[in-house]
Amino acid sequence: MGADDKVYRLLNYKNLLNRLKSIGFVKVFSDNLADTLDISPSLVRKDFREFGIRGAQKGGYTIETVLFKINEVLGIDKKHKIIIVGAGRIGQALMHFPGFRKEGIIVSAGFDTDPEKIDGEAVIPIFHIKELTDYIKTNNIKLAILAVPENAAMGCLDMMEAGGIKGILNFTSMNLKSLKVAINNVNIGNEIENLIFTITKK
Amino acid sequence: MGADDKVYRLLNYKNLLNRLKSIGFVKVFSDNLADTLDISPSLVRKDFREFGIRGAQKGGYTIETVLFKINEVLGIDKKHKIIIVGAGRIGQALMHFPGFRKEGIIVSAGFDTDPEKIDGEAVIPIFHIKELTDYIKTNNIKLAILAVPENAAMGCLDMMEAGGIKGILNFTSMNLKSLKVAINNVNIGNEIENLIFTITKK
DNA sequence: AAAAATATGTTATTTTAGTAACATAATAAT
DNA sequence: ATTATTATGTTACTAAAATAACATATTTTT
Repeated sequence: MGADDKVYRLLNYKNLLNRLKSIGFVKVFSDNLADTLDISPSLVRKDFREFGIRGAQKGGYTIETVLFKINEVLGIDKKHKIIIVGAGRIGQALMHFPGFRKEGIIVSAGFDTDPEKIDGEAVIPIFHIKELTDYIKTNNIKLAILAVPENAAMGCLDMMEAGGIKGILNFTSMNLKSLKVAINNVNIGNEIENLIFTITKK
Repeated sequence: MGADDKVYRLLNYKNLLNRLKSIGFVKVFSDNLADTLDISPSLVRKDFREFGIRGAQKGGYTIETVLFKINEVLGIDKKHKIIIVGAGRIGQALMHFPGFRKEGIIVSAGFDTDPEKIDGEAVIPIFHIKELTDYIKTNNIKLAILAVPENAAMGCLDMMEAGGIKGILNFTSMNLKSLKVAINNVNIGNEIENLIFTITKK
């Protein structure tokens, strides 16, 4: 979790600054961000310096400037297409996830094996999984969310790799690894168990 | 993420060992676990020692013993009730999350403001949010999943605190903090953006 | 205009997490 | 039986991440 941690921290800055901006703030101090995010002010300043964000010796940082720079660093200023593999409950919920639109993320299609769910004419079309590899190739898809049953996870990974996908957000409880594809695992069961540990042991 | 990291690592051991067990493995070496989880063998041994798990000088570790100990440490050997606040797409998906049953996690109720969704007679009953605080108190609920729209998150947190909840898994994009309650944030938008960063910059 | 105050930019220090190394004990081979 | 092998248990080391400290620049106050 080394370099990744810094990215998550940048995203935290971004979310917080957007919130501050929306309530009328224009400038912000490293202390403000540090308090809210439970880190030290020097870490905030260090992060900002690393990404070329400069403030005024007394007046703090201009929110607009920081946001612009963070978006530049993160590369979130453009649109990104994503597909969702598995149109079960979680897959379908993610198809309509409200957070995606504001981030410029467009769900371009879903995939499933169940004939009942397949509908190529829907607003977000759902195709059969056997078309997965081809779809990725012809539409030049880089990102996927994987939300299939655990035992189907590896097979889907193979198909996606064959199509040349670049990143997968894996909601399966199967801890996937790949040399070709960047995979982020979101293990809901683990999150709950971690929470149980926290409330019982600490 | 200090002490938490170790817990996640324990959960990884657990998941992997369960998988190995299911295919007939009886013993395992620190090297096996290390390779699969991308850590060093000495870290595996260090973790195990810390939790009082001992192996045989040559024969490695007995999977059954390790699993027993890990479950003991994590406290996952008993049943845990959980409520789900917000019966939108994500909330409803999580109500039927297949991973919960095998972990001994029981979804005891859902909560929403939409009268259409309220149904106290369903297998997993859904009540109005105004009953949230009382329900937590009378049923002695310790855990909740929060899956409401962003602007409702803080209000729900207040109600849950008032009821005396101990841990919240927060699927809202609102980064919540509390002195009374342990909160784990699962920010799907951040996970996607992290992935975009990874595939574009690295 | 000078002094005081304050928040940044940067360096030094501390802390923590993970790896490497090795001695020990148990097993297997000769 | 004796030697070689091998994987653990533990200590020493390394790397890196976060904090603390401080000098500098800017602003505000008197």
